[in-house]
Amino acid sequence: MTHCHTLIEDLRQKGYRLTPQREMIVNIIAHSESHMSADHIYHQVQERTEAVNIATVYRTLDMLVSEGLVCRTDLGGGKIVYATREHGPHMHLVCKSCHSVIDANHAPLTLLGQELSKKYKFQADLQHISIFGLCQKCQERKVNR
Amino acid sequence: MTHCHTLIEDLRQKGYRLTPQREMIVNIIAHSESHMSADHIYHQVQERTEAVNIATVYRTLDMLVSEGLVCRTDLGGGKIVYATREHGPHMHLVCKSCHSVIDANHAPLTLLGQELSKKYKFQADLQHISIFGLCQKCQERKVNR
DNA sequence: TTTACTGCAAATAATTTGCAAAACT
DNA sequence: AGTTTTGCAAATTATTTGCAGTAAA
Repeated sequence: MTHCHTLIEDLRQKGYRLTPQREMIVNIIAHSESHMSADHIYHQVQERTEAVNIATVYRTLDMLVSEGLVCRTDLGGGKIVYATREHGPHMHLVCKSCHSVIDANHAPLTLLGQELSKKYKFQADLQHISIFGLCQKCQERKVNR
Repeated sequence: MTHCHTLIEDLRQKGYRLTPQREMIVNIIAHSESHMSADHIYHQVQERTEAVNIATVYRTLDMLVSEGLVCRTDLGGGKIVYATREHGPHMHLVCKSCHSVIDANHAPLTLLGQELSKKYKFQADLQHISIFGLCQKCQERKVNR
């Protein structure tokens, strides 16, 4: 059974109705290599049929997130992206100058998670964290000015 | 010389004009214990005089941030807060359930910064990072349901 | 048949912008 | 005086909501 089928089955078992809109939205997120914005997903849906409203995309994403099937990541500056839980944990290194995003290995964060839990009793959500800064290109660009 | 005077002097030396609006805004940020939102700053200004526009607050904050005198932190969900550089580096542990914020020691991040720099040539801005998760109270609340 | 779900259009909220008037230096 | 800076009101952007009609189950 492929990934999106599992997701759709999950929805069914939670008592949600399977509509074409939901099927398409889940499909698009599940088959995407990268994280996607609501708008991006909306445009992908539109390529299949124009008879889908952006409000439905937002409502479906909210539902998927609150059911824990999809995770929402805030890349800063109001940029919100979505991905299924199948996307392994990683950090998003977001360049605050050119807005490029590097997906980095999350291994260095496991220790941090333990520390935050121990010291502050805070259960940190480090699976898809965004870290802001400057990418290599933009560092060089800055030096040359 | 107090902290806000230094900031104002910095602005002068950078060629900016000193207006009452800017003086009040800098003053309010510099004397605040905590990080403040644009709206929060706007309301504080209004307590002194109503003849200041919210657009001016936004423009001044943008200017202060781009001059590197004030730092902007995205607490997620569109919540942006500002603080002067005098606020020492720390992490914001933001509870995604009750939206409370814990200011945590940033020491565990120095190693992370070094790694990101070495592996990805990414200059991470870890001075005021936001980390999302669940605070102790909300973890307990979840268990009890 | 029932009621969850959707499309539509209008509402919201936070921030930005154009422009003429005001005010630092 | 000359240019920055401001106030105002309208524009923008991303998201949400009310409601009546549609369609899964």
